[in-house]
Amino acid sequence: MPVRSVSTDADYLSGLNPEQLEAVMSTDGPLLVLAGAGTGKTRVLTTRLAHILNNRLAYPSQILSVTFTNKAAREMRERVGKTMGEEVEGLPWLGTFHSIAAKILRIHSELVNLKSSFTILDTDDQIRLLKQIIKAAGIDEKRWTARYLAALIDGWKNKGLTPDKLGADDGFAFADGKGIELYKTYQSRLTVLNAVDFGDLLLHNITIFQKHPDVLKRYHERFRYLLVDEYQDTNVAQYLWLRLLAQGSNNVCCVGDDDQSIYGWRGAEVDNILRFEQDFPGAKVIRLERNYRSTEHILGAASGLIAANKDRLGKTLWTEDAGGHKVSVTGVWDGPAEARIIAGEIENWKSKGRSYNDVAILVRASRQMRNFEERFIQLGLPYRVIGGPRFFERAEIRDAHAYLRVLRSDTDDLAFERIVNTPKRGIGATSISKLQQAARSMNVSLEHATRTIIRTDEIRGKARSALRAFLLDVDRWRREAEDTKHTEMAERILDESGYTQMWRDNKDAKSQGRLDNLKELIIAMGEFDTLEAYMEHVSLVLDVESGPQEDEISLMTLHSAKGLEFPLVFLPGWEEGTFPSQRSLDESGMAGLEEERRLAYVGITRAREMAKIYFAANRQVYGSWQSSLPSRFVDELPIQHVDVESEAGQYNPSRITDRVQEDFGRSFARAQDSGRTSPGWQRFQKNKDQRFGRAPKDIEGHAVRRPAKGKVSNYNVGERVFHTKFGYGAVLETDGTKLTVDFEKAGEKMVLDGFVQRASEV
DNA sequence: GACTGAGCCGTCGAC
DNA sequence: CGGCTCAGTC
Repeated sequence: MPVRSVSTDADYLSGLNPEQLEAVMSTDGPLLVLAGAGTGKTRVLTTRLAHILNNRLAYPSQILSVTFTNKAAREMRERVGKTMGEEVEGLPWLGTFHSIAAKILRIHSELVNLKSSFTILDTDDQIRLLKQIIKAAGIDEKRWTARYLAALIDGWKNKGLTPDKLGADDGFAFADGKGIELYKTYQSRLTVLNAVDFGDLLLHNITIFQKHPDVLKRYHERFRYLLVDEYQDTNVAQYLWLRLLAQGSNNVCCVGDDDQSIYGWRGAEVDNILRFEQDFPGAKVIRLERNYRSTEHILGAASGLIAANKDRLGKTLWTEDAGGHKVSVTGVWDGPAEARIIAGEIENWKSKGRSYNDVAILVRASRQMRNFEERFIQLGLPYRVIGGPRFFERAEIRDAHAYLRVLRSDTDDLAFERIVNTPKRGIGATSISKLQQAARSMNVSLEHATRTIIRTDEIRGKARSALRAFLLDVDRWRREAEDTKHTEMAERILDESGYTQMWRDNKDAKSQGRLDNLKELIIAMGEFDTLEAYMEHVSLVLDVESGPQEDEISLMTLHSAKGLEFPLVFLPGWEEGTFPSQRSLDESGMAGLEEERRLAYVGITRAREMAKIYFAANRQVYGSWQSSLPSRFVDELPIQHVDVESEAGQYNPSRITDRVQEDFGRSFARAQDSGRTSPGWQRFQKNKDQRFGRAPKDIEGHAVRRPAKGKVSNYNVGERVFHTKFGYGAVLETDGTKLTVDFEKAGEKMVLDGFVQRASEV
């Protein structure tokens, strides 16, 4: 291998701080880089890669670098290219855990009885398959749902457990002991379908490595350096996979932050990072603690909060950016008031010449977004929602893919079943279950069984002729596909199958969007030369680029905010039950609470200049109003970094809002001892029983709307009012705090009473 | 086989 | 509240 005259003064190394430099230069042996929020983690990772390449310590093909998301992999690829001056010839083993595992599995698939063309099933396929298995086993599908079994199986796979490794007890988690049997059945169905689920990608790799040392040896020889990003998010299977591969060179570098581990619910084990030094003997640990992102107050508030966690390695972030704004905490009356106040803050920010792109609102649960969206639409503020259902998970895209899968393979039962009656062709559940029964007894695929069965009288009438016509279409498409471009073929199939027509006929507001998505799909396909190439990537690698950058407020969950930063960050909904989420606490107890706290830490540390926290005294949960208490996390913020703002007067003159703030202020002043004894915590303990039950019912069983304040408008029908955006108008109707107003210029609009004034008082 | 309404239940969501 | 599933009806 190459010469080892390692340069320490190359351009790309300049500007690194001592710890970063050490992390880049420590190429030999196991290394854990504990990179706090905003400490230049990505820079270290990419510089380290560039350093290894630049000094010819390894060829690009000898470096394994794994990330969790495609986005992270893409960014790393780009940034290494930039650091190296664009001359890096691809890094073939840079990718997500899953895409690299898939690549390895395609090479050795025969060792686990798969063909290298295996299909990767997503969660939806997985659940549909499990539903069939549960039904076939004669288990009550309502008591034992496919969803629950899928979660169990995923959990086992995340822990690296194949069915034979499970203890007898494990099976009792499902249908009185049938869990393991069902898991086995599921795995053998997958083999028959020549398919794997996401968990299998890693698990099959592990099996192959463990049973075939010769194969593992090949990878040991290949990978001289291993790099892992976001190590705190790895699950046991990923850890095992990594450890097997690292046994070769032992040059494994993991970068992560135990304080930002927020994916426990999908199998991440913080323990992996906490245990690194034991797992990789002789490991070096480097802490990156100098923060380049946030001001002193933001860091102070975040650090103070996270200090309440026990299970952590411990870091002390510092910055040279002294002073700045304190983190603000504001009590508001309810969700709509929170949205109103935050929207006002944003307008104010914008009016000072700053941009909407600088602003993010980070919520715990996506349902909290609604108040904000309503308010933004009302005010005409531009915003984008980040996250949410992803392009390739949408029903119309999955349907289109199912057509393509059928085109490609006559044994893809799940795809066949999905589209055989979509759009409706008159083939109902009865016919489909007949086909399944036939397929099982003949031991052939659904499509084959269908071809046989339509020649019998098992299925008659409309269903039979529809099936026959459908198969003729499929045959024709397959013939045409041989000499037709794949994008054109896709368009033709969607058209001739009646699929696009189905959405055109649909009057739902979303159907136009679905048609647009189908057009985007064709464009995405066009980026690949063949259907095969496209399908290969579709389940793992493809994600849609966000559209052109406009000046918009970002609205997202705390989870999707990890890794991002914004000058101004709003953190609404800091209330017990909402955040920390009651469900996390119920399901995972203290570990759940600590993960919630890390989520809070992630939230605050997204802010560069200002972080603004809000809690509401009343919140509508599943339709009924509940009163709520400030989150214990509010009490845990160190007071010297916090401002309790008294903004009420500026917005919606409400004595109650003032009172909420006073009350909060008092609690806050006394709250600097441990979280468990703080007034907020105690009030919560005292009241939680009544708070988390369902809304009380009156005698007739109607939910009692607990009017938190007399939520009745102060305005009367006919009264003349003024609105800052819409001008003057007359009240047509009142509904609680909502007013329907006929504005003289803007026409009829629904507005909140807090946003209008009496015309006589203007 | 397809449509309609009652009942249920609810985080976060990469690959 | 609202989206989804399932049972009952045409």
